[in-house]
Amino acid sequence: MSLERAVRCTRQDVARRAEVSPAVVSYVINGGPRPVAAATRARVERAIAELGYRPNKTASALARGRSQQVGLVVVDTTNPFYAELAAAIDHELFLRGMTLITVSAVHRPSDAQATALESLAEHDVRAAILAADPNPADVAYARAKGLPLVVLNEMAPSAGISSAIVDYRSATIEAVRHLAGHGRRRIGFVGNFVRDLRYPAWREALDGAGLTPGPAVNCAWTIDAGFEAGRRLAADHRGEVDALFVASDALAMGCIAGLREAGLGVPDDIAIVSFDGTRVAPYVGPGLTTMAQPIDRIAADAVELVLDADAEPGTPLAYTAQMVVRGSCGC
Amino acid sequence: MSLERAVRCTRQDVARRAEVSPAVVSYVINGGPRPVAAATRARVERAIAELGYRPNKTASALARGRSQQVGLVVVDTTNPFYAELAAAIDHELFLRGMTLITVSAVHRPSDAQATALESLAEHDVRAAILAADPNPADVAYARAKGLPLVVLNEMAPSAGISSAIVDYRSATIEAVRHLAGHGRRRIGFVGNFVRDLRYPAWREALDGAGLTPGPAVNCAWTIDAGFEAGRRLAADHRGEVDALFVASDALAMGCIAGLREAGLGVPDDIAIVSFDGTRVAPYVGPGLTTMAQPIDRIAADAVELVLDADAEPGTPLAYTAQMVVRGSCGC
DNA sequence: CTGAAAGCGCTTACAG
DNA sequence: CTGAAAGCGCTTACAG
Repeated sequence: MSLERAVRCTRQDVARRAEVSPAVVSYVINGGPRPVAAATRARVERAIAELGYRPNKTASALARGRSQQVGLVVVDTTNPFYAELAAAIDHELFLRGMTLITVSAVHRPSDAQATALESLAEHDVRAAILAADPNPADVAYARAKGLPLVVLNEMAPSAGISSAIVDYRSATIEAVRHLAGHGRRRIGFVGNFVRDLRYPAWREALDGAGLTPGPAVNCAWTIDAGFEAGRRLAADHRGEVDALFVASDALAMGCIAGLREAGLGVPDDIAIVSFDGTRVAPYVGPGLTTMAQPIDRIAADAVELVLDADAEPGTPLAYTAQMVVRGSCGC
Repeated sequence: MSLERAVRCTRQDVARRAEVSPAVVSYVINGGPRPVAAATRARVERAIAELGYRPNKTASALARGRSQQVGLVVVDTTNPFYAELAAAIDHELFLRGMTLITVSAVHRPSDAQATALESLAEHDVRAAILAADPNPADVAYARAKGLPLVVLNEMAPSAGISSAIVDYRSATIEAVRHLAGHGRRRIGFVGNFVRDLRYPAWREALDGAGLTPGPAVNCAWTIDAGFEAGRRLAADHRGEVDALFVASDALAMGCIAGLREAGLGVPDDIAIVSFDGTRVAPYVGPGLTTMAQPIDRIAADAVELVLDADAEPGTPLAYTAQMVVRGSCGC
């Protein structure tokens, strides 16, 4: 448990044992930039194995000017969607020998001096993925520093920034139509009104179906907020709503509990289609019918995009959500 | 988006602007190890502010021999308990100006060459927290390298390793007694039989209450496994079980869904007390009655312990779980 | 194909 | 109180 500098096995040790220069050890490890004779390489590899040598990433990062780490900025790792997204990104990076360093956007606002990206930049991250409302300062910072950045599931803040996003509009329309197809006529909305295409899309779908909008609740993205929304709907709009489009699985989880507390059942009294397709969805209420995001594909593409040196930020990558039908919609 | 070495503002730039040597800049930033005259300090601070200078953590880590990062090894960040624990640890570290780097224990086994801790050590992490079954190789490695390590909620693998753990035994006994107090007589178990004190404690509590053990299902720690357990209990033991002690909130979430699919209601047919006290517990089924772990305190203590240079691994820190009563127990 | 050497941006004894 | 200099463990042009 001592904090003295640990005795570590360095490249020097390997070099000595293999009777080569330290440079050659690097050449072998990195497969370049200079060629190495097969016999020499074998000696080096043996020395590495015998010593259990593992190159120090800090030193490597300093020499290279960038690390093997990719930064991820998330709003709330506790939300199942973000937890699964982060896990998927972590796995993609792992496959490439890189590691993920996650910073929560939550306790950042209080830290006036450091935006999330700046704090990642201090670590020489090679790239950053933003799964949170893009702070303009962050975006400007990334551009100024030449830090590859991709924004996930948020409106692309400005030209010149890569982004990947699910087609919220068409997914929402499909969800609302599905509820209407079940004969529901008072279809409400639970989610966030601000800068989220799902809210206008919900209205658009109702217009298209010739239905008057049911009650809508504007709320934060937490389970607790969903619960409050459910309770409020039951209290203020009982009888005026027979279905809900709920903008996330987490919200739906809270909402169903809030409705139930008020004596309203899902799907009988109120049918629900939610959004995300997380792994908890099958176990929420009667099973959530949900518009599933292709989380693994988004993660893979984001990693690929952000690691590709030549990627020029172009049109946002677009994904289609897939409806997964379970009990909550009344099917 | 270019990958050229970004032009960055270094300590040199600050030194030039403040007309001091680079060393003095370090003295100011680190508050030592040499004193700096007030006037000089002021000049340096102004230069730092004007340039927006932020010290490079990679270089600092290399020079110091350790970084400002603490590593966390977790089984499954997707499990709400671990997600909340990781978030709490992250927050504690943030308060100390440090960052968290999480590695998943899940995709490690396939990587024969690198245990989770070794991969963290490559990053010069200052310390590591293990919220996963401690791999003996990892533990030996930490000891050999002098890497401060604390193991959370697992049996302390051996002397010389710090650990913090909830008192599983007494919490389980309290949970089982609570169910018995509701008149339940066939109290089953869902969880893991191996190396988990909750399983023997469940039996012990039943013995103490003069009850025959109900059916027990040995399963993994996932929601899916909980679902399967619920389904199996309903299929194989219907009528032989009127209550369950379920070893985690996530398991309970799956289990309740599995029981419901088979037509069994909670708490009427089967009362449940689970474990963890996560933020989803209020919204699972009729609300989970759960033995809540003091997640924030565990996180704070773990961080403190692992960062304290003088901490000698002693008796494991012990915590008491607190029963939070909701609907699932039939109260 | 191999190696001596400069450099990445810091920390910190050591000498003034 | 301040600074010149060595060193952390790597990468990589450059010269052989």
